[in-house]
Amino acid sequence: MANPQNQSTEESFHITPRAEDYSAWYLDIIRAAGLAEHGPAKGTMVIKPYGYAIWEKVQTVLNAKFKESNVENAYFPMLIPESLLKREADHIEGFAPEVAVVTHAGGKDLEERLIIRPTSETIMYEVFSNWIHSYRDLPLLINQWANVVRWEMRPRLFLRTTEFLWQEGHTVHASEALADERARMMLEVYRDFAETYMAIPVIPGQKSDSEKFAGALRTYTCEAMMQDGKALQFATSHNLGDHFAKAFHIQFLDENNEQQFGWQTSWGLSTRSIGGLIMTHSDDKGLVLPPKMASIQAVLVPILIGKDVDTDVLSKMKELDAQIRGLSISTKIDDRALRPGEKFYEWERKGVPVRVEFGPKDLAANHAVLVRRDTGEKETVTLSDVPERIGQLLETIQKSLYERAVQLRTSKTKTLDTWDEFKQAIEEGNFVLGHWDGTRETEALIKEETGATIRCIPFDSKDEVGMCIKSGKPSKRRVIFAKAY
RNA sequence: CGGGGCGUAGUAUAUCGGUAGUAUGCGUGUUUUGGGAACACGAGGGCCGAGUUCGAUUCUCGGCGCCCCGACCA
Repeated sequence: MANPQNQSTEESFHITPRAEDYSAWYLDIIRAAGLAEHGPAKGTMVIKPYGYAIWEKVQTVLNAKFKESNVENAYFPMLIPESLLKREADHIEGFAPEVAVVTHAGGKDLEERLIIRPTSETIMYEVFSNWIHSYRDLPLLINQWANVVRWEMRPRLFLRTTEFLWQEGHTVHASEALADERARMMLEVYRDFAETYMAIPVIPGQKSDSEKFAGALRTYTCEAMMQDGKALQFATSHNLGDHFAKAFHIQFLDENNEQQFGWQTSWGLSTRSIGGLIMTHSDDKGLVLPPKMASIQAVLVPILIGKDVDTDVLSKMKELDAQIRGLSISTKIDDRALRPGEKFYEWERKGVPVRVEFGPKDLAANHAVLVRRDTGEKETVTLSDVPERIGQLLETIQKSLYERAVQLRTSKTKTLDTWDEFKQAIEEGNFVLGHWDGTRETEALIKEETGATIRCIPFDSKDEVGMCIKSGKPSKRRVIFAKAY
């Protein structure tokens, strides 16, 4: 029998139950599925092949969406001269505490220190200023896939590591209205990606001033709820106004031959989204992947008995596999010399949406057994119907995971008007729709007393006269409060 | 950076001031295989430094490292 205390290897069978210790549960899922582990340097993360396959899916989907909206990929250097980072006052103030600096290289101290990018606004905009001369050069729409380094105190795999992977898009426009339109457009790309592909429902909205990006005019965000009721910022899109354009002299001649500053946006989605994926769908048996994010959508497990019939089972299974692949479903045949039960548990830990079991009995009866990862439901299906049925199941699972997440969020979202109820609801892990007087001071006070922050001012929040849940002052609409990752 | 905890095999743990044991994982072989197989054999261990002691993995001190809770954060 397995030792239930052996929790730390991919081979381990024991996952801490969610309800018992959410944080330990989350890390167990990552280890058990073989997604990632800590690197040798403190706070770093090694993304293992199975985890990286999820990131590759993210890249594929987002690249297609970027292309649709005329965004091109490029790459800028990782090392930023310190002077560049200091150009925009709010920006440096926001990032100074968490940047890593190269002071020594080539055997001597550097004349100018180099910052390892915490984000690329400064270095990209320095270059953009040379690229842009005329309104005809606009809009400039650039994305890069990169690693960035932010020296965070408390690392957690995927959610917060000193180095992480992301895409960061940066655009320049001829007017503030056009920039704002682009920032909103890219937020919509993220919303659709979250909900359609990752099956994570999100609330799009605007950040309060104290939560917005360092140097931004406005920050838009997609906020998701995890199974413990805490919020995760899934992706953000910033309207940078002309703050950086002024600092980096991004100017162009307009139709009237007059110099104008550019209006900019930046927007990003990081490997943190994979943390969100894990926390949204997984259960006490392991990872649960939505079919659209699964690198293996169906795993075929042959039941082998060490006799001649094995050859027939395997060859029939290969036939079946080819038919399934014919429907653009990604598969894997697991014909390792392990007992079937061990394989079943392993693919459950890895979150593969559908499992196909096929052995001598099925061969004789001309059927196969299909098992759903999300519900555990088994069904026996005639061989010729299997590929199509898997396709249906994948669609059903994708939809069902999303709906389940929406239901959880609905049940853990409270519309409240009294401070006592508010405190209790936050403590119990809920989103609270409450009135806010719009001041930084009240926001800080609420955070101090409850740990909750304003996650966003939802775009669909209706105008509604009310009183601030904390200060009692007038408020025009409700905002979302929650504790956050 | 504040508060707490812990350093024994890949992992998880036990014992003991005097050959460091167990489980699991790993390797080889045989028998197995429809929900975590069994047996046999094998490889593998005390974070670093100083002190106390005849003798330290154990006791003391220092260092280093890790984990948890806060603040920070995509």
